[in-house]
Amino acid sequence: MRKTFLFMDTIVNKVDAKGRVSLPSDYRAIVKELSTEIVCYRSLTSPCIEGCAEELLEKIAADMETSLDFFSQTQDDLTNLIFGDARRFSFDSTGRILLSEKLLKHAQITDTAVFVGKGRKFQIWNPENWAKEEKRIRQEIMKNRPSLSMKGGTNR
Amino acid sequence: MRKTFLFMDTIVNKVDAKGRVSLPSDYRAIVKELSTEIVCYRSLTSPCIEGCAEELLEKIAADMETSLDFFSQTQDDLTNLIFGDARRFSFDSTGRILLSEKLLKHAQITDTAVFVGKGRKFQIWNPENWAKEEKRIRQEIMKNRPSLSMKGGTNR
DNA sequence: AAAAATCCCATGTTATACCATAAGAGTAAG
DNA sequence: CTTACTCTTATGGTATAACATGGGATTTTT
Repeated sequence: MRKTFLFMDTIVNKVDAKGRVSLPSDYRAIVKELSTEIVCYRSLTSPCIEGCAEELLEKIAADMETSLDFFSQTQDDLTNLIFGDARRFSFDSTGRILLSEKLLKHAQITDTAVFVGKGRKFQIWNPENWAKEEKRIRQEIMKNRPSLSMKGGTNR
Repeated sequence: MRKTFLFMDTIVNKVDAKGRVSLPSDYRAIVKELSTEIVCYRSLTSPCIEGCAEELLEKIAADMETSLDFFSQTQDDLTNLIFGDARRFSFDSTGRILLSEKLLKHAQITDTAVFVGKGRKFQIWNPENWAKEEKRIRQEIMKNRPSLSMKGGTNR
């Protein structure tokens, strides 16, 4: 029935002493709908955790297979890094995943996690870091607004 | 059968204490017709809520996926901004959606909401703000088309 | 055996589905 | 042209289901 699967919204959830966090229910719905799994890895560019449906990584792998020439060496390396770091995180009957020490440390998350939707992907941030990052992005986007409105042209 | 999907007209509805508003029936018809969902987010440029069919965001996500710019910084920022703020708002059997505190605050809406159609998108305004905005827009148009205003003025 | 991971139950909170009434818009009959 | 009726829509209130989260029990790993 649902044809779309977009990770959206910004949701704040508690992380308990064991490292458990509720995956936002919308995200869980996507996983169920696609009968896939959530995959997480350390972001290559930011102090946050990045996640997506396992499906997406398969798509990327397939793309690399068929169009190696179009990927630069750098992108190839980056992709390797992600695959090397990524792991499945399945949620229990109450909808929680258990984040690993490695990921929590990289994102500096202790007791609160902020889930930020990115369409096909999502990110998990420490609240303070996300507040700063959001501010930075808004300033950055406003600076480059002309090009943004150009991109809005895809709306038609 | 022709599938039209243009958000039009200006409709004023009450917002109750819980933040519930009736989605204009025309809008609901569009959602049903396209079997999609309504997605809302804070306008980047105005103190109002902006909404569209989820389909539209899906298109944007698809564009980004195929752009090969999987690791571009700008794209990263954009997806955070768009999808991080957007959320699905499905309506109940009586046609109401529950607007979030974040959105209501951004648009300064308390007890009344004005829905303004914009084609593929629509906006939700606080009544006073919308009155000002509409006035501003009309003045702007008259400024840029003096000949039009002369014609209308003398003849009627 | 100790530690870690997974599962299961309990609770407060919140969102959503449902019911009921009121208000209009439109239609048909008088 | 007016009145009565029907149907859709808007809105208030309430009940129910879903969710996040704490705590503990059970299983698996090492």
